Formats: sequence, structure tokens, C-alpha cells
Amino acid sequence: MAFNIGLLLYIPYRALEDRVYEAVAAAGFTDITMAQSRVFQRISQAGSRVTELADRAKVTKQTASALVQALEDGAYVERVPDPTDARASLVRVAPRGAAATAIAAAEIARIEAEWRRELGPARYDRLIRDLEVLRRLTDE
Amino acid sequence: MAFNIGLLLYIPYRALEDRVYEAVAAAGFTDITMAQSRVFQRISQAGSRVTELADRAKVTKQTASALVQALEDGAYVERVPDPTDARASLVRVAPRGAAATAIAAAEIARIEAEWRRELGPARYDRLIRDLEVLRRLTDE
DNA sequence: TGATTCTAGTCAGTCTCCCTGACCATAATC
DNA sequence: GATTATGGTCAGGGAGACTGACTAGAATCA
Repeated sequence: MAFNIGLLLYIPYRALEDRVYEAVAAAGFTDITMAQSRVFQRISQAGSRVTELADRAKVTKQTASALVQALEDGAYVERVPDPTDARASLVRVAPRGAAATAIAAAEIARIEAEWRRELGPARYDRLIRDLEVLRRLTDE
Repeated sequence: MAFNIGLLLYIPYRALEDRVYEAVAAAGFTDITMAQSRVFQRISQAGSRVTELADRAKVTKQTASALVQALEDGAYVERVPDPTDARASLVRVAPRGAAATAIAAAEIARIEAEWRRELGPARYDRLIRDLEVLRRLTDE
């Protein structure tokens, strides 16, 4: 079986996501889904609008809206009115969301350490830089 | 916004998949979905069993079975009885599937050429090798 | 200013994906 | 020969994501 670059990107991605998801669930955050976390990851420090999250996660705003609603129901995020636009609201990470983020970050750090050990630090850092180039190219 | 390695893998992957999907659809193969193509990609030359495809694509065999059924309905694959096991059948790529594969492969080649140009050939090849290491590590 | 157009977001409906649980038929094991 | 394991399907359900239609407020422009 020949692996194209797509699969080479996808397989480690999927493995990482699965492990993070399990770690977060094991810590008691069992009411969060991957789709929700993909949106969640894109919330900026100052708070993000639903439309903004939809664009970044490349889903429709209806989908983003439903995912944010579920995150809000689970107390992972909170919505506050946007002071600059009465139509909009800002989605912000709530304390419970921050707690889950900490668990996820710890697991990601663990995985990165494993991968870094496997490839060697220099090669790993280079890989990150190269992927960053592709990210900029494709994440317009 | 800080990008963890997960997002750095996911964003280019997603961009590539979207482009390939669009190219395939533009060539007239509009009745195929991404989930179907993820299973399709894992069919080996000699034919693969449904259970095997499920394992490789990391979905349940029920899911794989339904996706193979849809691919069969669209004439992308065909199922033949497995001569070595009366319970099993072998899923094989059918002519229409091969035609769609050719379109997809051409688009992937185009994207790879762009990425190779962007990174430079040596750096690109190195990236592929590094990703292959991660793939082996995570695709047990 | 007032009318038009644009934008943020929701509601409703539908389809696909993917899961769990139950089950059947054949194969492997003891 | 009985039990257990494996390949696969059927049924049912929840989540994700889409399109289309709509409301409220913002921006534009005549």
C-alpha cells in the first residue's frame, strides 16, 4: 500500500486526536466531542464570534452555532454580548473549558515528547517548521 | 493563536482532501463522499475484506460495511466471494473506481508539486520521510 | 435621512457518518 | 462434536454538517 501525503498527515493526526480525546475523557470530561473540541481550540484569548469560529474550523455557521451551544451547555464556554455589535456575541473559554484544555495540553506534550524522542529533537523541530509552512499555505 | 502539532497536521490534510474531493466531483463523480473515499483508499490490489478495511480506516465493521455498500451501489467497487473463506468476500476496485482514482491521483500530484515548490524538493522529501516515521509509530 | 443591502446568528429539516447491540453463518479450537 | 472465535449484516439511534429561510442589527448610499 502506497501512502500519499494526505494519509501521511491524517494517520498521525488521527492517532493524536484519539489519544487526547481519551485522556480528556479519562479525566472526567466525558460530555465533549471531537467536533466540539475542534471548534473550541479556535477560540481566541479575547473571545471569538461564532462566524469567526465557523470560518476557522471550516464549517457553516449553523454547525458552529450548534457546537458552541453544546459547549455552553457543558459549561466549557460562555457567551457574552459583543460590546461593539449588538447582533453578535463573543464566545469565551469558561473555567471548566480551561481545566479540560490543561488536560489536553498535557497529553499533547506527552505525545510530542514521544515523537521528538523518536525522530530526534532537531528533526522534530524541523518537521514542525515545515508543517507550519504548509499550514500557512493552506489555511488562508 | 498557537498551533499544536495536531492542528499543523490537520489543516494541510483537510485542505488537500477538500481539493481532491472537489476535483473528483468536478470530473463527474458526484456520488462519492469523503468517508467512502477514506475506506476506498485502503482497498489493496488483491482485494480487501470489509473487516480489514474497517481496521485500517479505524471504524467499526458495520460502518465499513455500509460505506462499501454505497461504493458498490455507485459501481466504484465490486464484491467477490473470498475463495479461502465462505463467510468473507473480497472488495475490489471496479473500473469506475479506478477512473475516479486517476482523477484523485492527478490532483494529489498537482498539490504535491505545489508543496514541493514551496518548501524546495529536498525539504519536501525530508518532510515525507519524517511523516512516514510518525505514520509507522502511530498506525499500529 | 430613509431605503436598501449586508452581516451575525438562529430555526427547521435532512442526510451522512459512525456507534452499540443483536444476530447469523462459517471457521477454528479443544 | 461442542464450544468459541471470526466475517459480516440488520436495526436503531445520536451527532455532525449541510441547505434554505428567517430575524435583528449594522453599514451603505442616494
